[in-house]
Amino acid sequence: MARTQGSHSDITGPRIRAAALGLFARHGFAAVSMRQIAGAVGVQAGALYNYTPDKQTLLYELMRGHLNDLLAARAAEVPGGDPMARLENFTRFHIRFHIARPDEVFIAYMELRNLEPANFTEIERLRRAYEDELETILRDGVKSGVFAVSDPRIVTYAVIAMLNGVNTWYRAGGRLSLEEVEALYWDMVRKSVSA
Amino acid sequence: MARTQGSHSDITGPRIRAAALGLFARHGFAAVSMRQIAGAVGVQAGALYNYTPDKQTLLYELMRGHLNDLLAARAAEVPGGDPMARLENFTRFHIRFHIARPDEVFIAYMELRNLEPANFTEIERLRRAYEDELETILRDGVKSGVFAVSDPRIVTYAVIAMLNGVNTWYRAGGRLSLEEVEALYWDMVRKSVSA
DNA sequence: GTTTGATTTGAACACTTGTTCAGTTAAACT
DNA sequence: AGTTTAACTGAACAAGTGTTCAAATCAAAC
Repeated sequence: MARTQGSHSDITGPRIRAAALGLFARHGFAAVSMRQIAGAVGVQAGALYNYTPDKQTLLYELMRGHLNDLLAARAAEVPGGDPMARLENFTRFHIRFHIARPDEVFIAYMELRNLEPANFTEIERLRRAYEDELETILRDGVKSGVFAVSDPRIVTYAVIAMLNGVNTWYRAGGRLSLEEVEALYWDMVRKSVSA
Repeated sequence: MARTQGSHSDITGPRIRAAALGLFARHGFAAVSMRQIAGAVGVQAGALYNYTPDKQTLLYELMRGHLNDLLAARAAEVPGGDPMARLENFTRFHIRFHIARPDEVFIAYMELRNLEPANFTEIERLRRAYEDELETILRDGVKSGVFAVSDPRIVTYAVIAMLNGVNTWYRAGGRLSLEEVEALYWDMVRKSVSA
């Protein structure tokens, strides 16, 4: 067995994923060719197939990786306290996490239609698991009377849609700091669900 | 001059736009070929070029048409009254208009990156004009003290993102009626910007 | 210094892409 | 009936598509 340490594959693999991520986010999955990805890495198109069975799987793995990162990071937060504190924690976590990964977030929402059915189902399952965290917080808050939310599922969609919107305008080094953005959105979220 | 009345072009033109709209929304601009569009209409690919100079313009005209419809429909509302009434009018109008045109809305947001720079600029100009209507309402409400909004521009983005989210889950004939959806979102919007 | 096998090349495969255009068709006019 | 011309066909074009694979390359292990 040769070439197990310092092998190029340790470097080429991540570089391929990084190049694919950037290109998919900028031009869209269908508009990017395997040769473009290879060109960005500095390799011939054929070499990509040492790292992915096909183009579709390359996309799927990027999306799955992102959602697994999201769920893992969320699980590491273990927020306790009353529903209001948990909602604030969720809101700030969501903004912080998503602002730091604009390309991944963009792809995970825009390229769903390019997944084959089996892959689509799995990605939706992961996203649903994340949404359920927020829905649970809202339901707990309704139970304890601190939230006035007529339809927790729909409000979950509405809150997440609002928070995701931050990625359409936020640019690092812009007018607002991350803390100001968090505070601004938390103010809106808090008021919109409060009794 | 022959064939001016009952000409096929009166029928084929709209059918091409309708087919392209549906296919672009379902599979994405880059993933749809001119031959697929032609097949859906029942003509050969060459015939499409009697109605559009190229594929890019076909997309651009769909987006421009949608945003012009949006601005025209909005202008026809002429809402008077205090900022709170105008905000409710805007919210309900936005939901009603967007729920009725899921394909157009989807394309107008998802396919921006497939526009060449000149076309992109024009589409952004139209969208900006629409967003400005909401921003003006918010600023007026802040002035009169009925709204507590620290950053009207960002809150405009947040509200529109939340409202657009309705298209990701709403299906005609579903659990909630249009009136219930309008009421639910209006409740959230009102609370989120209120003083 | 040689062997070994992971890694990459480069050409090839069959097929699809957007677009053009000479030629055909048929409806509307005189 | 004959003419005009908008509308469409069908083939062609050059370029690009995802994917495969024998052959070449090259760094680590011996």
